[in-house]
Amino acid sequence: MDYKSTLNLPRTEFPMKANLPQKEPERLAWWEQERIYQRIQDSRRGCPLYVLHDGPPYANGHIHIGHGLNKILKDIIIKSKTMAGFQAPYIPGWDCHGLPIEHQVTKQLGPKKKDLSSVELRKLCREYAEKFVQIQRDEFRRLGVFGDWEHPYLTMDTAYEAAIIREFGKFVEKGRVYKGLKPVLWCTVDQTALAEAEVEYEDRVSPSVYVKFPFANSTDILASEKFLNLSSVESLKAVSVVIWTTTPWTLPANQAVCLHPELDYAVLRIGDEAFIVAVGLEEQFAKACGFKDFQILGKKQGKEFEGWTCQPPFSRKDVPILNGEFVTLEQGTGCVHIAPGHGMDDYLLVLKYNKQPYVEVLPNRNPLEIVVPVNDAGKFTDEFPECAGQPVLEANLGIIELLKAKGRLIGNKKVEHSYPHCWRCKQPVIFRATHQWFVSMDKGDLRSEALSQIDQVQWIPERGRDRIYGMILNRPDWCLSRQRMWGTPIPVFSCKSCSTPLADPKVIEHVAVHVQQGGADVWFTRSASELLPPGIHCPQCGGNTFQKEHDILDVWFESGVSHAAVLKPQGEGWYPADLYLEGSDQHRGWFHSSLLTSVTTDEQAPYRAVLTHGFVLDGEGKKMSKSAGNVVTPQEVIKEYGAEILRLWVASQDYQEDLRISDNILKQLVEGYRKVRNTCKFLLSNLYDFEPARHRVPPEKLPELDQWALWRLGQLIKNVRQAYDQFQFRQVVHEIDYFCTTDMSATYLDILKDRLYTFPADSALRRGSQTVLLEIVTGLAKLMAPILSFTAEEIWQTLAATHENFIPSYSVHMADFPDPIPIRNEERLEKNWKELLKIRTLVLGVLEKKRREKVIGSSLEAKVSLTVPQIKQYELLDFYRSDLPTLFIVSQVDIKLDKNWGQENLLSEALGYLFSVTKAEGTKCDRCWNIRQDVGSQTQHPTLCGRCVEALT
RNA sequence: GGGCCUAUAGCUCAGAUGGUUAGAGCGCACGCCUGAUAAGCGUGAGGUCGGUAGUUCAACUCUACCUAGGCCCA
Repeated sequence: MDYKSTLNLPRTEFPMKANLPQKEPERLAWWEQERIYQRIQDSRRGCPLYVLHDGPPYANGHIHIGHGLNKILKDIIIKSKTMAGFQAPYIPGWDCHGLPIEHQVTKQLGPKKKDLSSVELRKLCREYAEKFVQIQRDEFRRLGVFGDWEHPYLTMDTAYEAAIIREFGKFVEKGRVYKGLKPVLWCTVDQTALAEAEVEYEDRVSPSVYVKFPFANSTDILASEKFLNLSSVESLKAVSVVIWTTTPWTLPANQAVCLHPELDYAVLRIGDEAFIVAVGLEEQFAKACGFKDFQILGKKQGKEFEGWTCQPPFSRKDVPILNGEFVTLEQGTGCVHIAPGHGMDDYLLVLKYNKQPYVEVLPNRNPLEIVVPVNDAGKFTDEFPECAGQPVLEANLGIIELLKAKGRLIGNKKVEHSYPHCWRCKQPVIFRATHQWFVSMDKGDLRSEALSQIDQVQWIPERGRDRIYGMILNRPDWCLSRQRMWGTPIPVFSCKSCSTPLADPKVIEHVAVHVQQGGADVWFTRSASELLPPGIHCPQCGGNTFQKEHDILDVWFESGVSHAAVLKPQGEGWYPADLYLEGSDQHRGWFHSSLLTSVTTDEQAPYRAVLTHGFVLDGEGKKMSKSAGNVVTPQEVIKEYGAEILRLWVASQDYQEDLRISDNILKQLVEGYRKVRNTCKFLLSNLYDFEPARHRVPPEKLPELDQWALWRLGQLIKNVRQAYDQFQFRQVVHEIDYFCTTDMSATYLDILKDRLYTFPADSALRRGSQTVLLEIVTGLAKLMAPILSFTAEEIWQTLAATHENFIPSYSVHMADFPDPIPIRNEERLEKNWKELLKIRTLVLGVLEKKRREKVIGSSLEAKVSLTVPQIKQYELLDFYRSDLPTLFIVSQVDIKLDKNWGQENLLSEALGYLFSVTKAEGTKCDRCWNIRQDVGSQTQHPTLCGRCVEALT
């Protein structure tokens, strides 16, 4: 007879194969249709608020794996905080303005751009941004990320733009905004500033000149011990520093000469003159200038020259010698001509020397000027009358002639080098300082206030604190101006008659009201007088006609005020946020700009904690790039494995460092996922006939094995909840993985099979175990839900279909995390079962040995005989005597106490147990497969054991 | 070039304040089972802890340098 049909074999609709790429969209559709995010928020009203403020990604292009990492981490936190009892809303946002979009749009337009008004261009940019907001929104949702996707914040929303204007007004009110000069890349043909991304480097032939800057002091003084310490100077007419440059046209703007502080400089005598050139470049210099011979009079370190003065070729004012680390020995003389109006290094160096303590070095402590004798068209102005009206690049030749005439030129030859060109008109660009708006870091103590607020924030990991601290400490003033169209205008005017800027908080608020109604476009469509409040006069000259500022604000300012534009309007408790979570590059980006704006308006950081993640690298730890062909996209991962696996990947890695992803890594994760899934499937499949209301067994009435399982579940709950609380998601994954594989699959569930399958369906033991199985599967589903959101929901809905009354919450994501069930005599249970399971492991080892010897196949064919020398060991085993065959999954267990056995065998036998395995005595029961001596004792079932016969009747 | 950071089995990770044979899960090999079945169970093999030098009675753990890699800046 076939007894299989009499068994309670597992049954479930829950498939072994997850088929994630196909099934996930269905689950997403259900969540959306049921408005799960909104339901969660509604159900959590009144709970303590937990605000994770979303840093806006740039609305350009499809999402990449780094976006996926960021959003999944946020989602895990939102979901786990929710299940831990908080109301944790999530409002996603996008950064919509800025150069990359404007650049893309302009590129697509081609020559048509010239016919377009700024408002029309802005409209195209807006459409472009909108398109990618939609695309990215769908891609983020596909990852299973919950949030208010219908109401995201966009930095191009009119309300947001008005908030930007108002926050700028607060900077003005605090006196932290000023107008200054800063060099930018400038296209003289298009007459516009360019970003680094908008220039193309191409080879170009430029003149290169060696120019002497004679020291201001007389040769006698220079030769003295205090200066160059030269022994013979009689016939020396002059001593000069020699600079080398490929842009002679910048010499009229010269303000200083820069030497490297650590490099050595040689004093070369050539004829009746001496020249200062870096050691190592003497030969090259002599050759380039046609000197056959030179004599080294002495050497001196660069830092010793600091503060000396020399004479520039085109000014009567002496200029100082400064020190800068950026000087190299690659070319030239190691002495660099400094024109802060025409070079970035030059500019930063001058800013540095204009402040304490360096300003002490400057002649009469006079700050250096940023001089720009060049207009928008790239032509010299009257400030340099010798070449006024000439385009600077063409004026190079004239300048060289002038140098020659002044006796300053010592060498001149053409060089081919890589030079920036405009991406649009392909003409060479120049560096030129223009007027821009800045936030001062030091007027009004912004820097020191920001630094002190850094220590009020929890930085995770802690090194983030040092990183941002160093950046705030050392950063120059914040340049807010961008010479662009696509952004929020700087809401400032200037007097038409005297050019005095009008930066007035009241005026700015007036503009903000306009922007609130019509968006930032109003700045471009309405005239200055329309935008200004009535009755405004220039405070300088009393004039009443003004013009609008042309620049727009740096986009970092826009996203940096999101706490004001997004959090504060939400109401009480939203500001400051509990958490900002972005890549570690944002220490310079969003964390940085948000801190400065928040400190300005509220004297505090906008976040209580900042958590950072690393960057995604390939399987070898290399940066991903198209050219290397090692790019992994979220779209591919979803198509191949499902978003669930990507989520698991995020959770399983140490995201605070850089993360690796590869097909191999993903495949390994799939294995881990299968194990968890199968364990859950097994749990579910043994609950098909279990009705909690009727069959449930209270914990204290459960056998110890089941209590042990509950106790392990309790440990899991405790550890996992703590891990979520500390954002240690990989620990969650490892805890769940270990629990499923070791505690459940290899131990508890393996042991339980006999009981579940062969015992009468309604037997207390079976119902007791089912009680525990249900507890475990619901617990697991909840604990994994923040990470394995799809699978947890699948488990939940499977249970809801069969155990409706037991599953109160509509979605697993609406549930609370479970609490551990208290276990009586926990310590005793833990101690005894730890020992029993240790013995079990040893037994399994011995069984394997016998299996290799072909004594047994299945473990049920075995009888295990255990001999122990100590009475304590014996008592333990004796107490659990009836449980042992079940525990070891063997047919018979024999235990013996042998006090004489021991000493000599103790070393060879593990832990003082002596095992022997023989074939079990009796016949294999056809139904339960145990080997029993009572098989056949009942005539109506000649192939069954007594227990099975009983089960059938 | 500067600041910060990383490097433990094929993979992902554990390894307080330096101290017995460096652990886990997966993968792999071998075996068992065929009533979780493109599943389940067991056993086993894998690491000179990136390299070198040092401090120490003792270093994966401390120091220096080097190599490879990452972020930010120049």
